[in-house]
Amino acid sequence: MHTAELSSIFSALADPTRRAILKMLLEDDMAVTDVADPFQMSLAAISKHLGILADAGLITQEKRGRVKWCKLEADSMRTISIWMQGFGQFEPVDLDAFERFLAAEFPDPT
Amino acid sequence: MHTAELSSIFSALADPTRRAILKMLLEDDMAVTDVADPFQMSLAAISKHLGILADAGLITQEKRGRVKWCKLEADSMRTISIWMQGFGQFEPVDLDAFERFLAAEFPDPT
DNA sequence: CGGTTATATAACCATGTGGCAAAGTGGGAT
DNA sequence: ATCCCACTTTGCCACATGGTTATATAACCG
Repeated sequence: MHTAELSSIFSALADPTRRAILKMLLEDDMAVTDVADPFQMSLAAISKHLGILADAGLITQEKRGRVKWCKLEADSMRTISIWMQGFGQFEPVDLDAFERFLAAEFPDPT
Repeated sequence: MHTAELSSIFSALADPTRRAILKMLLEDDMAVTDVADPFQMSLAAISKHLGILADAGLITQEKRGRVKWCKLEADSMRTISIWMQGFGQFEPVDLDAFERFLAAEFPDPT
C-alpha cells in the first residue's frame, strides 16, 4: 500500500525481460544461470533483473550450495491488483470457476 | 497484449505523481491547469505526465476551446489485469456485484 | 487590436536505468 | 591445494526520465 512499494512493483513489471522471467518462473523454480540461458544478454544483466524482481517482492531467492534458486511470488501482484480495484473491476470473470461455484451452490436436480 | 503496450502502462503507473493524477481524475474530468494545481511542480512537468498517461491509454484528452479536458480511461488497466491473471486470481471478489447477479438469476420467491 | 489565460514545446540538467566486459567471491569437485 | 562453476560486483557507456526555466502557440476578453 505504501507508495514506494507500488512504484517498485510497477516499475519492475515495466520491463519486458523481467516479465518474461516471471513467466518462466511460473513453470518452475530456476537457478540464475538457467534463467539467463534463453536470453541474448549477459548473465550479469539477468542477475540485476532478478535483484530488481526480488526487491519488488515478485520473486524470492534462496541460496542452496552455490546455486541461487529463484521462486515466483505472484502474491505480491495482489498489492497492485488491490490498488487497481480502486478504479473499477478489471478482472475478466473466471467463468469456469463461476460455473463450478454455481454447480456446487445450485446442483442440477437431475 | 503487445509487449510494448504492457510496458507503457506499467511504467506510466510506476510514478507516484501519475498515480495521484489518476486518483484525482476518478472524481471528475479536469483541465490541465486544475490537475497541476495541488502539486508543487511546474505546469510543464504535469503536462508531460499527462502526455505519458495519455500515451499509455490511461487517460484521454479532449480540447474544447483553449482548455484540454483530461478524462480517466481506467479500462486500459484491464490490459495489465488480464496479463496478471496469467499468474493467478488476484482480484478480491466483488461481493456486491456477485450478490446482485445472484439476486437476478435466482430471485427471492417472497 | 492588445492583453491575459491555457497549454505545449525546447533546451537544458541531474539522476536513473539497462546493457557490457572484466574482475571478485565463494562453494564443490578432483 | 587447485581449479571450475555459479553467481555478484564494479566500472563504464548510452540513453531514458523527471524536473527546471524560458519561449511559443492559440483562444478568449476588453
